[in-house]
Amino acid sequence: MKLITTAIDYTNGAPHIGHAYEKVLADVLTRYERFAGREVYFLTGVDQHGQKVQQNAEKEGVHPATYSNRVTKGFIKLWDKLDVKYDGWASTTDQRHITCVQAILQKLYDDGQLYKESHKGFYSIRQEQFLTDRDRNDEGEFGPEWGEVEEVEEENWYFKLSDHIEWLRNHVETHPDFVFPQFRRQELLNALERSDKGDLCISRPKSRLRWGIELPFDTDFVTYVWFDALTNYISFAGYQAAENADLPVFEKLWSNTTHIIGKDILVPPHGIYWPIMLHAIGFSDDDMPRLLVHGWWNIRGEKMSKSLGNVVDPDQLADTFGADGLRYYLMRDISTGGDSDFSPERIIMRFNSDLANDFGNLANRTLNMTKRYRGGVLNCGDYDDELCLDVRQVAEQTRKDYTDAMNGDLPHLALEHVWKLIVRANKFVEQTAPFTLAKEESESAKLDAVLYHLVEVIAEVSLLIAPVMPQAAANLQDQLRLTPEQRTTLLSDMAWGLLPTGHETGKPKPLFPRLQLEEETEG
RNA sequence: GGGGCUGUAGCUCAGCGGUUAGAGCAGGGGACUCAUAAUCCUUUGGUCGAGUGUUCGAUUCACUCCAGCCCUACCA
Repeated sequence: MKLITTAIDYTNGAPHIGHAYEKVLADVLTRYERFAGREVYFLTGVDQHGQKVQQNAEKEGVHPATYSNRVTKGFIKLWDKLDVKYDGWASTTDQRHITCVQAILQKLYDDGQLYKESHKGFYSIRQEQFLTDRDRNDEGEFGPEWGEVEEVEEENWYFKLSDHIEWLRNHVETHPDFVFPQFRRQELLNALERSDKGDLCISRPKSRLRWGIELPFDTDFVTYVWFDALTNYISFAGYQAAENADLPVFEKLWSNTTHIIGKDILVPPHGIYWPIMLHAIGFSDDDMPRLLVHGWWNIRGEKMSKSLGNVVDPDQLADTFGADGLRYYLMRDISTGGDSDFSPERIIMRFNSDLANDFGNLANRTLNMTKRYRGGVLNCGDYDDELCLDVRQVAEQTRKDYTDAMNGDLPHLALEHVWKLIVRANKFVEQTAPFTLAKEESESAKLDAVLYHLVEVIAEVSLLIAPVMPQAAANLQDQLRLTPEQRTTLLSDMAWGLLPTGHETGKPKPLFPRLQLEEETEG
């Protein structure tokens, strides 16, 4: 069984398109695994702890739990709207998670991997970190980007990260698949190469941060971010869970795990801290997860940020383009691992050109002609010719190319291949002109064959696109009147001839009504 | 400072030591009419960031530079 996870989102603000991209990617890969006939478990969720949550809550005069629960609802609502269907939901305030985190901390404490030390320095509340002198600007001061900075001296608990660095270096070097894409692995290796990092501070005194998980061996402290957040990947996968915990069986899930994360949290958290944490509590090299690192969506060439005021709201996009329209765009217009540029013009172009014109129209004209000339009834018949043969060959090649691309976590490439088949089918209509054949009684057998090929193609396409566009796929399958068995055909079982002679198709209805270009907004 | 990435048609991007550098979208022309004014055909358009070198030959290799970006660090 495969486990696919996403980063858990920090509940200090509304989700933006970057959050949406990551979850849709995970959802698409999960749906693909099922389509490929493999068992998979999809875990996502939220990180509800932390200082910023506590602060935002204080500003509003509410309990941190109240605040983060409200923000959490926004995330859940969006995933629902975008058809992101997860099997497990991680929430760091969940008691089962807290129990697991504390058990791990206790074990490390018992093993002597944690120690307490005093540290004095300047602390940025906004960034939740101690600052060093190199964080000072040219005037020797801490700039406004750090927010309020205060000098503090406090004791904290540290994890002996340095004991495991050598092991990690070796692991990354000997496991080329540990990080995808390869250039990110290089970055991690570079970071490890000259890394003589100190140990990892894993606590905050309760006097400063109450909103967190208490250290079981020193109750004046809560654990700070890493052990709290990263541990979700195993706590909600059932690691050392109680029998009645209603969690998956860990041993079944963990053997083949992919963490989908953004490039901003590869080094150091997921590339360094997390594998070392797992190693420290006894995970073998074979039980190390794989990291799939995705890039960012820039906005018209600029980084998306609240201060620039260019944050794109996925909820609004879903209103305009539908969940499937947005999912298609997010999967089609970025190559896994890279960055891409978001623009309204671009998504409209993709929607109208690819979805409405190429695909939607092909489905519509095919079903319409089938209905009009044959009452919707298919007949495979005996007729065959070069053009029909070519369409069948392209369909077969498409299945292969699609499979290769998806197995490589490259949905944008898989979609590109599917569209080659769609374009081929549209061309097939022009080449065979079924509307002309329909006028000649003598061409009846050829017309049957042409219509059959077209309907078969869109039926196959409906299966291939389902991981990316589940609603559109189901919608088309309704129009095609596919049986439940046909709809659940596995990728490996797909072959020409999904539809038998006598199959009757339904009424055509546009899948993706064209969007009118918005009027230029005059300044 | 170290490491890496990117720079190819108006836009988004492929590509590759070698005949006339490609795709999609946009623009021009045409065909067709089953269809969501869709589809199909055709066409305009690029000194492949700049320069030097290696080579019979470079967009493709090396080096330098310019521009943009990413990771990471230090002098202190």
